[in-house]
Amino acid sequence: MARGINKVILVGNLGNDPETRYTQGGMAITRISLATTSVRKDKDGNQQERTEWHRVVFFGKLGEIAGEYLRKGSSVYVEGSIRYDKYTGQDGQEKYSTDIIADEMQMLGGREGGGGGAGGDRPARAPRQDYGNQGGGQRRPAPAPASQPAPIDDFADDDIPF
Amino acid sequence: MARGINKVILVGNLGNDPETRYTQGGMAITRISLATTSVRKDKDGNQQERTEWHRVVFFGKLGEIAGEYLRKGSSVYVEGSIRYDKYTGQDGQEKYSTDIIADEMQMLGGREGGGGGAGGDRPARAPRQDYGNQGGGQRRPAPAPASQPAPIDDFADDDIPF
Amino acid sequence: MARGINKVILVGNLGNDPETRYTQGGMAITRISLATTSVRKDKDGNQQERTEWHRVVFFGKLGEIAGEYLRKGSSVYVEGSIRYDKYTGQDGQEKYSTDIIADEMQMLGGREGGGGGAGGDRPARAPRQDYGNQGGGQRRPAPAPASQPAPIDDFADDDIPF
Amino acid sequence: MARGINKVILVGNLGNDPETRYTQGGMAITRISLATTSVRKDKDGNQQERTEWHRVVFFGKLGEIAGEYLRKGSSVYVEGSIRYDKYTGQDGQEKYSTDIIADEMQMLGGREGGGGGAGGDRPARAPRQDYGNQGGGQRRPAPAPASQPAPIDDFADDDIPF
DNA sequence: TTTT
DNA sequence: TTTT
Repeated sequence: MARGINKVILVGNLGNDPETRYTQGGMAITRISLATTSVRKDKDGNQQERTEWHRVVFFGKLGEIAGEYLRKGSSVYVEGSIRYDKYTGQDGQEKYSTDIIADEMQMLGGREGGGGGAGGDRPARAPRQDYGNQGGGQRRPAPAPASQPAPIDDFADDDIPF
Repeated sequence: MARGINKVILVGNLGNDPETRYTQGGMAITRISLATTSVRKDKDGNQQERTEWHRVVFFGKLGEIAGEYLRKGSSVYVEGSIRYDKYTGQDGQEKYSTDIIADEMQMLGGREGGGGGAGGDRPARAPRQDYGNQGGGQRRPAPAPASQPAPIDDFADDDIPF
Repeated sequence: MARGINKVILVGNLGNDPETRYTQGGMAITRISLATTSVRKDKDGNQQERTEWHRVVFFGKLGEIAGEYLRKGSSVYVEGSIRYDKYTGQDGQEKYSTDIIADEMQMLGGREGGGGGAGGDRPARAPRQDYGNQGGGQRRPAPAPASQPAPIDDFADDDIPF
Repeated sequence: MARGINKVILVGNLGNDPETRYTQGGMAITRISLATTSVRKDKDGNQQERTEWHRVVFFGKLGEIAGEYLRKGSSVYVEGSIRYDKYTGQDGQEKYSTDIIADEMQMLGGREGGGGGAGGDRPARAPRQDYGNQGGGQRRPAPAPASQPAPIDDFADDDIPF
């Protein structure tokens, strides 16, 4: 049973174009690097800036949309959860990584694609180039990486008895 | 297309048992009244409490779960969005209501049901009694809110020009 | 003692210019009307849009900043809490209102002021007209937006190529 | 200027008692390990659980409160931001760490201290044992576990004893 | 690496 | 009333 809440809300800008891969099953996995910058006063009263670079991962349909519409510089709202991983590097050392697993995304504009018709090496809405080894198109829609059910299906379906 | 984010996160306690209704289509709709209490210092430096009573609505499967497991006094985490409605009351007057439409819920323990097996007039896990799919539409007024404002420093310091 | 969490996160656009008032003590109180639009499919499978108009209130220094930099059409991130009020209208009727009391705000760009030098009845960076007794403050505005939806899909379905 | 939003909301349980240190300036720094568990169905339709262990850090007054009132097993709501750090380990290797910097905290009850006066190896409200090099008595006993805003005042003020 |  |  789910115990606890693990929720992240980010608004930031992409440091690079997204990278999309596909699983053998055809599911898109898109990664972005998202910057958020905060300020605080240090002990001398000077404004200090600090930027965090979040590794955000989008799966499935969200991964396709993220890969297709986000670009370096894009401003985006992301909601998701934190996932910590531990793995053994090629040097035999234990490594740790932290990812934000997105389950909601909304573009906010900003640098919006870096090439609205002019100069872009890739049209903003072109299907994403993909590097994957996917066998085909069986991208079936399915459950979510994290989170809870969300009804509201037949919301307006009848009269509502209140 | 979705434009914007409308997100609410509440942790609070139920003021009463949930009320569950069903649409003619059989969808559960459960309502609870959820209290959150905040404190701030007033201008005289005294601690001032203020309780907000949120009307939270759960639809579908979440409505069934909420109706089944929540009870007066239960502590619960709710995530959802705000919905404002306007309707004409039986007195012909225009009325406004605000509801929190839940899309995630998690019980947190606490008063947990008001009767751990003993003495409750209804076992904590019994299927909820339901009032059926009747057509009546009488919107009740929300539970009475308390008093006192919320935010920044000298808020209550003078008259408020609105 | 504080009991519970009452948190709201909004990203939306202003339907009108902000309105700023000042208390006799000189505290700014700024109100905005903020739209968030969501979509869902109705039972016939059609996309249904619904816009909520949030009344957001900023106090103190945040009220000054909001009043100075936000304009009709501005895109903004707001974090705060919900406050329900009950009052007696001039018609003697009991009325209810719901406000979002902001405690954090960040401009996201967008229509950014409705008058970039051209045609605005008030320059975007002019100190706000104020009805109260005190002066303004100098602060700079911020960045720009659009939008996109956000579904969800499969997860661990196969090997993950990262 | 701040650009972006970096917000984390956690509800979980402590895996161990908190650890509190003090800077030379006397600022409390408390660390906890907080578990959140989520479930999802894997591709075979089985319920899969996964627990994330968050390293949460509280500074200043919040650090004192957290150190004083939280215990192994405590259930707690935490709001804060993600901070990624990179450092060189004693083995000369570059290491990465991720912390949640808390700026709001609220106890939720649950295991609440593991010993209401009886049997605990340390009374729940005893002043925390501290390992630090702080100068003395400015550790005032904090008020009740209220949700409070964030200090982070003299955040960088000295060496940080972790 | 973004952004302002 | 905003926005796309």
